[in-house]
Amino acid sequence: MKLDEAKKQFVSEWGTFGSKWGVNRTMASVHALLLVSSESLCADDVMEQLDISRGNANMNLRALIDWGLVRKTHKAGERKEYFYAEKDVWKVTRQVIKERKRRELEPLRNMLTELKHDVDVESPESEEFQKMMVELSSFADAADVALEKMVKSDQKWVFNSLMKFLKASS
Amino acid sequence: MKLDEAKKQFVSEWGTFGSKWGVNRTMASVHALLLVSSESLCADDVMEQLDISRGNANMNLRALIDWGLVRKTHKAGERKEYFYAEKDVWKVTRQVIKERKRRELEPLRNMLTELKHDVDVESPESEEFQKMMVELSSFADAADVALEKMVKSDQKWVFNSLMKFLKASS
DNA sequence: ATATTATTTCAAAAAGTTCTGAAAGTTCAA
DNA sequence: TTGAACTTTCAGAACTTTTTGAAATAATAT
Repeated sequence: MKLDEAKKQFVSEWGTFGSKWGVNRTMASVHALLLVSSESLCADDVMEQLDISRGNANMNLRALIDWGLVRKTHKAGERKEYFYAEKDVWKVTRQVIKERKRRELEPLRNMLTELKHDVDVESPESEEFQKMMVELSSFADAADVALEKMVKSDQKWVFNSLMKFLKASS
Repeated sequence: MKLDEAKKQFVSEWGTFGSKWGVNRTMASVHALLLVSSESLCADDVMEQLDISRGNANMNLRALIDWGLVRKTHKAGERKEYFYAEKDVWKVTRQVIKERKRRELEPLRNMLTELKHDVDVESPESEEFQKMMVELSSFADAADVALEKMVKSDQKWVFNSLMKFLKASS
């Protein structure tokens, strides 16, 4: 398979994958394109290679910068902005965890905490509801601390811990 | 806060949360509703409580059954089908992991494996691309084994491992 | 200052997804 | 069988999200 063909397939499938995880398909494609481009690309490159409009390219590049996955760069003697994606897969993963945690897990935890405290416990029904909130809440908390530790750790250490986890007998 | 009010809030926010993770908002709401209903509900209950059509209720209840999160039940002397959600949060989590792994992670791994083998390595550019595929691939593989182990373990054991992970100095 | 080039914005259009409700299908008791 | 009770289907409608592209804004060179 030719390189260009392979890149195209990767970009397209990464887009599909993203869309199943609540990420705009185009944003995921732009990210994939930058991931497999050793050189930085400018807006026109992205527009051309993905066949999307200027507005769309601009919007999704900015979203990627917002997510901390892409940086603007400049080339000497050129006025255009270029875009470069972090290539280290572990760093990318950590960044995604960090952002989703902040944007989604934390609001969820706040909601659960509120609900578990605010409901009047005055009937078996209420108690059951509260119990569910407490369970979900401790679950979300556990996920939170685990993810926080991952975000702060380096790849080797996490892989090592994973190995121990796998070898340990359950 | 009254119980009904709290339930409504939970159902609505769980729906929002779901939609950020690529789950149909209504499906997440139906799941939430069943999670906080100690009794099984029938299609009409769901339609009424969420104010949705019969078709929509039917479709999302079936999807939940498909995901292994909800079971059909019957009440003695009644012809109607009732629906009951698994309440054990750990079991629910495992089921979701299991299904997403099967539906999404495995296709992704296949794609990466193909791409890393099929591309002609004949230039520095191709080598770089292949390197990225290899990295993503081993990453996906690591996630796969870790999740597989989780799916097969019980809550206590996973929480215990998590504790060790958190206490270990990085 | 002005022209030139690059970037951002945003209203309207397109595309994609979800929902409705009536009709068709199924099940089962009589 | 028949028909009442319930479930499923699906075409079109409603809604949501994404995309476009032209205009506004910004940045830089001359």
